[in-house]
Amino acid sequence: MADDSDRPGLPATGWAVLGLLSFGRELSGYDLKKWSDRSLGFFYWSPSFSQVYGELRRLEAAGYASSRRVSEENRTRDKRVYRITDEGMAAVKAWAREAPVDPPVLKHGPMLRLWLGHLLEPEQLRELLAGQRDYAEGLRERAAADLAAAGLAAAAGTDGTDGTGRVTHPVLALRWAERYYASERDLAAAMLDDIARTGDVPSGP
Amino acid sequence: MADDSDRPGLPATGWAVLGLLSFGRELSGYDLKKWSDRSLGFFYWSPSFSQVYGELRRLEAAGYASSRRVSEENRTRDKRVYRITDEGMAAVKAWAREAPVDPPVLKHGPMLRLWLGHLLEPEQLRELLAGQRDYAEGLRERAAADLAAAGLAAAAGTDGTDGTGRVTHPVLALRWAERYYASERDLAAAMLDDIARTGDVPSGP
DNA sequence: ACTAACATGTAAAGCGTTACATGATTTA
DNA sequence: TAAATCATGTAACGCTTTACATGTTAGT
Repeated sequence: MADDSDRPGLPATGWAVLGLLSFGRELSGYDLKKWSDRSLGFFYWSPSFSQVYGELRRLEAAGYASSRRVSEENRTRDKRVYRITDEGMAAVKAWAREAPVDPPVLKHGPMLRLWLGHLLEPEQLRELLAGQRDYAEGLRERAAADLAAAGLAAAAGTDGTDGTGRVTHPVLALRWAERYYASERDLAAAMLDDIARTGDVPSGP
Repeated sequence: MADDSDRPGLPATGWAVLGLLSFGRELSGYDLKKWSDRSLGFFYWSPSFSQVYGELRRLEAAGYASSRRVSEENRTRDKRVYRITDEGMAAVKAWAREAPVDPPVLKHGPMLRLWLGHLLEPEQLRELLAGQRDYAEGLRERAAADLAAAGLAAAAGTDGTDGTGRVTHPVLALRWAERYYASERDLAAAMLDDIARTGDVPSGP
């Protein structure tokens, strides 16, 4: 078994980008960012474009990815596409198996406002919760649509499964996301009920 | 109505610390950090000690808080305690009412690993999800315990309500937290069921 | 022809953590 | 009296975003 103690470490974002590449596709920074928004974005924050480009440069420097310039037909300008290397594959596999899993981190803006509800008018509180409920439902629908698309692709043998009818991990993650955002929606609705039923919460601390 | 456009802005953490002070208590940085861990920590990440101290200095410079050194009895060394100013109260109130609510941000380490499940052994996946389930249940229990404590305090007229039997916003937030972590626990359990029922998910991408 | 979106970056600023330093106080 | 915890910071580092720059392609 190869020693991996001398492999350069990466920030969490670096592993996430390398993880995107670990599915084997050759992609540009721009495409990686867009894919990240639609996949990682459901349960992990999605890095900015500039950070994706930066991480890709770092991955290449570390030998975890290789890049080449491609000139597509009927396009004058080149784009740079990245592919994971064997070394990168070994590194991300070692990371996934051995690095400690950091616990979920939540920065819930709407809940911060609710916690400071004594600074708001009751009506603003209701708007806040209704907004959060609708926001969560919107994300749930997006996850559900992606899940349905993966199901159709599976039936067509195109994507989303490995061709044996079994489901891939990204599809499992989409399932989780649909349930998670359904729960977020219900939690907001429950709080709306709470403040409606118990009457107004006192406005002073 | 006073113009507030010339009030200095703050990072989200600054508003969170000022929000803690907006409940009116005079507190030290150390106590604020501990309180933050037990309240904001459930739905917002809790800043480090050094950042709390830094934010307090900034709040004082902005005129949003004032501090004084207190020498407690049977202690030789002083501690510095902070209290919100009228200007700080006006600022945090204006922020809570007018600043856009930033959407929840999630960095879910366990889900990132699950999404990269093709890099793991099935047994590791199960351990991961079982760990996440237990972690969520632990937080749920803490929220439930704090909620029960607030209920007892309410019965004794000590804390958690405004003395009229109505519930305060921090207590509402605790209720939300208990439900949230119950849901997190159930979501992890559901994923465990999913991978058990559908058989092993393919290990290749 | 113009505008919006695509695509790829660089540079600066600041947020936030980690590690470290220091000394007091409590507990074993 | 030794260790652990309380308490308050400072300094360095690096992650991450924002703003900017630049050119391309597609739609109207």
